[in-house]
Amino acid sequence: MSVTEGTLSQRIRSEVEDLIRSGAWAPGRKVPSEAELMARFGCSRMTVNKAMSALADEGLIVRRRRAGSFVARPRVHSTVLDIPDIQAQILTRGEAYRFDLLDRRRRKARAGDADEIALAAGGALLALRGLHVAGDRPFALEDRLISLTAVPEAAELDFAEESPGAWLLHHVPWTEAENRISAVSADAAVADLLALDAGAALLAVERRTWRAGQPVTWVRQLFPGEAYDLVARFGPAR
Amino acid sequence: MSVTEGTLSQRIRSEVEDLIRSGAWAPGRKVPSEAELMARFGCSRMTVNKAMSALADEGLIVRRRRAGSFVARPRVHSTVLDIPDIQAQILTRGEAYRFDLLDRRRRKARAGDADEIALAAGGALLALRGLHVAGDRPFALEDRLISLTAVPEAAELDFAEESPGAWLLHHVPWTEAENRISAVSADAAVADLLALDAGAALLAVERRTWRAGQPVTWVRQLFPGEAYDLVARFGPAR
DNA sequence: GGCTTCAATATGTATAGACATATTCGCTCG
DNA sequence: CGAGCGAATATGTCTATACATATTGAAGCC
Repeated sequence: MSVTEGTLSQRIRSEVEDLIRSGAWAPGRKVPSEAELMARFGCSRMTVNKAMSALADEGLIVRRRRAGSFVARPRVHSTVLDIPDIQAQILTRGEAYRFDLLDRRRRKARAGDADEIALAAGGALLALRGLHVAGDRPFALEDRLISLTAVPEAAELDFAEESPGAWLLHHVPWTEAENRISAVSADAAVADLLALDAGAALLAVERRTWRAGQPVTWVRQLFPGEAYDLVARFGPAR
Repeated sequence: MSVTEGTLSQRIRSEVEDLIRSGAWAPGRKVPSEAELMARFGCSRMTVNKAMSALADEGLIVRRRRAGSFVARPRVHSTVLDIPDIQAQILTRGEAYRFDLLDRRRRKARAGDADEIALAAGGALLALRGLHVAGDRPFALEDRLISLTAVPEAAELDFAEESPGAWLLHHVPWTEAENRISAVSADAAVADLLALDAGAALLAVERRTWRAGQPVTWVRQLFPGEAYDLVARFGPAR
């Protein structure tokens, strides 16, 4: 993954970071103590401390005195853009949540589509379509592709209980993501599924995610425009 | 602003950070050297260094060997959500940019509106409406309120040359912001201004910003849905 | 058994000193 | 006057050491 270069403390940091982001060190796992790391890298504790403090600031590890350092459990909120877990969001509003799987098929990447080819990485894709339902009103229509190369376990699941988004969030943490947000008009088929009039304004969120550089999933979610706000907050973290 | 508490290096850091965020230290200004700060706070260089390195990591200051540390010029891109400077974005696409001011008035906060009252902070507001134009096509419709308490200089400007957004970006850097993104249908008046059919899907971005806790501006921008994408990327910064 | 107490442990912060490195300033020489 | 060179300066990183502090785990006591 990373090239081992730069200062010593940067090397220590990126070595540990790679192990976490790749999933080799799962959330909750104990990270070697500063004493162990200073032995491993042959340096002083302050150098190790600088690396580990940086990882803690980033939220990748949690440090507890006497207990040690541990790989953090990923926060459900992405740090900035409040979109990841539709289910959790609906539940905190006190509404019942349901995910209706409309379609599920296993297929190869389409020949013309560079994104799909990159996502499949030589293997197969899982293509899903489903509806997030809040109470008894449709909340979002979701089309998703999952790389079975990156996440072979997904092949066994039927996503009747847990939505694919929630499942991925819990099983493939520490992903990088790119979001693309736009507004579109509902065509007849989509309007029907979301119980709207044709032509209604929809918020479209398209997201691609990677894990340690490898594509994991692509998803496009369509929300009724007036029913949903994305909120992003910037500024002093503390 | 901040309460002076916590560790010494945190205190140094937050003291400098406040001076920058409040605007007391303008972009480009020299920050005291480590030697000066260690004299001022009566501590060792490593302690000062830790504070200043953190500010540099955050992007608030730029450090150059031998030259010293300087308050950074704010990056045009917000770290994560790519919306701030419409003008710059249009220009990089090679199109001509123009801002047409449609309306400009100075008024008090409306009695019923808590947001407006907070924004005015006892003083007056500047209410603006304008159109961002790319080439000769309308690109976005903008409604904006500026607090003349927070930014009294704005009272003198007519925003014929520079859009209010660009002006604020250059004169009131280091703001915190909250974005709210949704999709709406164009009503007749808006559709007319944006040269669209009534009912077309629009992307609505509503943003409030603060400077050191004080409200600065509120803005609502409406983009033709199919003409614009917001892109946000998360993940390893490096 | 359940409670308190105490020592071991891992991290948190700070210090003083050392050497490295980039950059700037000023001096000298052509 | 300009180019080149060396000294001064501010930051960058690392070390070894010290003491503080939270927390755990075990020993001891009722």
